[in-house]
Amino acid sequence: MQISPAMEDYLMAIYRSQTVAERVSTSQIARRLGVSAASTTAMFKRLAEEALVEYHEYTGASLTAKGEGLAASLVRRHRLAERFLTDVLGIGLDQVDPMADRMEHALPPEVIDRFDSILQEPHTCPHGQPIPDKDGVLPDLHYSPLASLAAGEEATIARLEEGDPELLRYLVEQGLVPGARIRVVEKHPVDDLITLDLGGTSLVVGQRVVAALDVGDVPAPRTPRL
Amino acid sequence: MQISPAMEDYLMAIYRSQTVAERVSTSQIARRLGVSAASTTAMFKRLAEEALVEYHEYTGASLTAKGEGLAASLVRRHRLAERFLTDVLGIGLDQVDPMADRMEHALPPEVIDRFDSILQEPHTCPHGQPIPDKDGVLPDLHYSPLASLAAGEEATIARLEEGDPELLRYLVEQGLVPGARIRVVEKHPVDDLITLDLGGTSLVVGQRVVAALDVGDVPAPRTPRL
DNA sequence: AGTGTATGTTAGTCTGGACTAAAATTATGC
DNA sequence: GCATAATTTTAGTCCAGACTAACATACACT
Ligand SMILES: [Mn+2]
Ligand SMILES: [Mn+2]
Ligand SMILES: [Mn+2]
Ligand SMILES: [Mn+2]
Repeated sequence: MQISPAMEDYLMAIYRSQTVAERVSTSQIARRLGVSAASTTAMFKRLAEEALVEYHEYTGASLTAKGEGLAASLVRRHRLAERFLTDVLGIGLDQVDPMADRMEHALPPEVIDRFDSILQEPHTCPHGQPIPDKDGVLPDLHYSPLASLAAGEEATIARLEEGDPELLRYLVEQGLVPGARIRVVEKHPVDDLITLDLGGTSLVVGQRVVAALDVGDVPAPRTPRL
Repeated sequence: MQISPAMEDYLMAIYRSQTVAERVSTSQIARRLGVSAASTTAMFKRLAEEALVEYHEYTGASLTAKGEGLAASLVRRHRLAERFLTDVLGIGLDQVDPMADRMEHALPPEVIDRFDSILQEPHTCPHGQPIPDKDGVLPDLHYSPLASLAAGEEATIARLEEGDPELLRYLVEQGLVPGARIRVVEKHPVDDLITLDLGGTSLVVGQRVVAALDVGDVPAPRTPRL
């Protein structure tokens, strides 16, 4: 059988929810895709039929080698598309995810390859998520949560959560994007607030924002090569 | 209701088959899309439901103003995508049509606008077909059939038929692409063969190829602006 | 260990978009 | 002008992918 766009979305969702070989539940995927649990059960069966996942009733599904390879290539497509949208077309970080979500199903391999080379084989999407290589191998990025920094420490924002559009818009607005240099001015004992210095301006952020950010070494931005 | 990819394909097919306000038949569209006549009848009804076409049983359908506007914007998407694939990504003329056929349904307006400006508002797709502007207005190109040239005349290839992949591959292979300069060396009285001179090399082409080519003033190629 | 709750599955339904075969209509040729 | 051919529509099916409501299972707490 052919892999449909819907199947692709489920595979990617499983891939992204699955921490090393763990089984993934119906409701997790249903939540992530905004779909009913019943629909997810049905899709788990179809995917199992195609030997893309191993599915056990009531206990969840996990990707087979075949499924994982495919999922990695899909995630690669998605993240390279995002990079292309930001770096070549200049579209905002807060807009590219839903766009890539549709485009990922329609971009032929040749186009993905060209994106990769034009962008000079990037290792992360614009949100800082790793891009699997052609063999599905993820680069290992050594990021740590913003919360782990002590007062006075300086760091570079490396990754941000991309689930919540409103949060994402806020982060972009404030300049809290990968590559931004920050310093922890003060960690408030109450409410887990943190005062940051961001290129001279000071900014107080709360738990929700703190949890959304990772810091670490971010690869130097490369200008697209055409 | 929402416009689905399938509806988009039908609208574009009608747009492209429809010569000024003519009604278009079920079988024409079915043939063009590789679909059964029955499916086309069903889709004509759905499109009529949405006021995108005016449909009269047994006599065919024609686009309404609404449908025509939408179709023009879809054709615009398709052709700009093709231009992008060839001019920016360097993909062959003989490969881009089926790629654009899938991508056209997934490219958001922002991306199309960026393509348009990067490509410097091109007036034709790489095959020489006109690109409607944002208001759906087609540029008027003054092309004529290759067959209309007399022996000795020189011209520039401006448009080629894109229906048949094999033919297209052959044309590209021979260098018979928009922009190519040709001279009619001889028109053979038998079998409608034509001997062409193409940058020094001579080439005999038959009726099928001749019919596939138009000549005329082709806009100077623009290098993508980034 | 038993029981209530959360989670997962089944059953039944819907919609879009395709198909084939049969029926209806229009076009063509004599 | 009428019989036959070609085209179009209808009727009946199928499949993917979604949904809700009802039922089944697993887990967590006493
Ligand atoms: Mn998607
Ligand atoms: Mn991303
Ligand atoms: Mn298409
Ligand atoms: Mn074209």
